[in-house]
Amino acid sequence: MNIYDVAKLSNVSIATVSRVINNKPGVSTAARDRVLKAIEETGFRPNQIAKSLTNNKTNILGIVMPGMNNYYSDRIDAINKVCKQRGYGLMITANYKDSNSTEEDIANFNLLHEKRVDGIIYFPTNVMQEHIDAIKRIRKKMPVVITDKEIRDLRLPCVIQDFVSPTQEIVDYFIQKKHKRIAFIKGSSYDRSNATRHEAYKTALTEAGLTYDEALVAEGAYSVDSGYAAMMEIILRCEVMPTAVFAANDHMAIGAMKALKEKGVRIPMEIEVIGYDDIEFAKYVTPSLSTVRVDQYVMGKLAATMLIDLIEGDLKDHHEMTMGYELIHRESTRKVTS
Amino acid sequence: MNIYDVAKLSNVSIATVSRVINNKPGVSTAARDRVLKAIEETGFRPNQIAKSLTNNKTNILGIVMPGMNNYYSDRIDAINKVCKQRGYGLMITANYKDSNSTEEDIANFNLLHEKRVDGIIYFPTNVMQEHIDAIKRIRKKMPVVITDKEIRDLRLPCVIQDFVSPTQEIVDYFIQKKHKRIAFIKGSSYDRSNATRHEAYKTALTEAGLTYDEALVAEGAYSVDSGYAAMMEIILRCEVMPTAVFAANDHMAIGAMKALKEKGVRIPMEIEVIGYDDIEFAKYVTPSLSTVRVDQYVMGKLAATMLIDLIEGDLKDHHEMTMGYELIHRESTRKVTS
DNA sequence: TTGTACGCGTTATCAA
DNA sequence: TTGATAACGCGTACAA
Repeated sequence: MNIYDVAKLSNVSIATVSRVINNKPGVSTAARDRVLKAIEETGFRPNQIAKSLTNNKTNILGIVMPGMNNYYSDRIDAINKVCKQRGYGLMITANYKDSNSTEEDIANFNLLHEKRVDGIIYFPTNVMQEHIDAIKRIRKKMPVVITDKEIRDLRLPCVIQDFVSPTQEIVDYFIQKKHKRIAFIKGSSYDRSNATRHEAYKTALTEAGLTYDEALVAEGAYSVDSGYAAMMEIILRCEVMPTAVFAANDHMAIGAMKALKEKGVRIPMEIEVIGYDDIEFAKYVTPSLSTVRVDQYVMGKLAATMLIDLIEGDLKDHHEMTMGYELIHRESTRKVTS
Repeated sequence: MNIYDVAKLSNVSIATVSRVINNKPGVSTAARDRVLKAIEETGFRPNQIAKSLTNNKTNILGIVMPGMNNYYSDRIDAINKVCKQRGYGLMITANYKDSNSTEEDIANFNLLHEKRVDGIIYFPTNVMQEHIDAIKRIRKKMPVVITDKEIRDLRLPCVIQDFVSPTQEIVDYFIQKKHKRIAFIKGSSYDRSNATRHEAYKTALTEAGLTYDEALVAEGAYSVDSGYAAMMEIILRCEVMPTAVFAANDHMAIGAMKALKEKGVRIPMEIEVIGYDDIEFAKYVTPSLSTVRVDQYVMGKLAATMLIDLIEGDLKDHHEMTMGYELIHRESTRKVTS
């Protein structure tokens, strides 16, 4: 069923059918009615593939991400909604063997290029030179917007998170509460945002006159269990227990709290705990978890909007946005409200 | 940059370039090398839009779902992975105003039809006559696979959940533990799977000689807060407290536990609680939550595999699969291990 | 107001 | 082993 069939059925030419489909003027009411009737009867739907070929526009946005999981679902939801509102479809690509495989990421960029999407949103984790080369190639063809963190040497339009300020604010908060031994459970080392937070943690300590102690730092893998293990590691390693912990995500913070509970350490009386992300369950665990909230929905919305604006030429210049954040105090800290 | 440019650069015809791109025989080594070199140098990527137009195949799967959230992320992840492995792209469509809007669902079906995806996976919630009509129309063009629950009158290939057996098993478990007052927190009434579970609950009670008491049933909206409210409703309504609760999802079960804790009711000593879904945090709440696990990842994998098999003609007949389930006992029940 | 014919970038058929 | 050409379904000048 194509435009020719509809034309035949309604005794007009394909040009007229095209005009009706696209609501263009210059069609008599009689002809328009006949065409609409034929479309209705046959269930004809214009072939966007053919349309894309002539227009050189697909009205599809692409996403390159490491893998679909709870952390990203709000962001995807937002992107999806913006797409729908503005008449775009959404193609998602994620890795299937190793969420951190450079090779698969490149294949995903290539796939989206071949599908001739109008633009790409990239969620980077561990950025290698190959990524940079691929993006340099593809951005000649279409706009690429990046989220979370920028890539140096590559001035991409982006919606990034500020990983330094929240870390600073947390450490400063702990210091102001007279804590001397502040532990840090960091995330996987291949993810640059962890190096950033690690640095910020060091700097904040040093600036406050405290010495950085490696015994107070352990690496987890973002899971509850790895947070539990990291906390245990720190506990066993230290002769003097830490009195504050900052974990790079809520999962690990929750795992750490479990370890602390098992060791009989009371939260927040003997140790204060702060996580990161404000996942849904942060407020339902016991004690409820203090954490840093960066609105993933807003980030997705901004990124998608920026990309579509870029595509449609509404946005000429280079744009960088930095997401705000909120330090949320719940029961795992004992904030003194002044 | 298209096949003509590459042909010109390598002094061959477009037919030869096409043969090289598609690894077809009948090309001299010399010609092949020249073409590959030109492709390398120019960064040429074949235009899949044009390819789709001639082949009448896009190699894209479509998903129609109410909205992206944590509940669906594992399923999407699995579908995505199967797509990648088998050389398909994935287009996701979800609603943007109201996750339960029939109108938006129909628009999504139409969008995917226009994009000429090769097949669709549909996650139904509240199925209306309009959905049925739309599916009837679209399945003439491409295979449609449905998940979660079947639609009567529409023998679609599907990967469904068995909502009756787990409900029965749970009620039977409670009855075997001599519970007389078994509460049920059901989900939103527009979702048919709740009616199914409600019926199964009634039946199981009746068959065991217990009378169905409406005071023990409340409706929530799948959120923790709504579960809390529903539990409170039941508590306030009942002169004799229930001694067992079954909630239609883990969020509501966790909310219910919070309400019970506040009222000083001890879990599981004074009341046993069972949820549904086995969300990530079921095992981390206190007490850890007993629940029913239906593997969303497997469901996604099966649905995607079924759809691609259907598309590629590997699967001729009508297929229905029913997902298995597992009743997981944790601390919110006191199972007697025999 | 209507229709014809070309172009979009591929694949496939057929001839050379 | 090659290449010329029709077809895929649409939009759009341009002509009528």
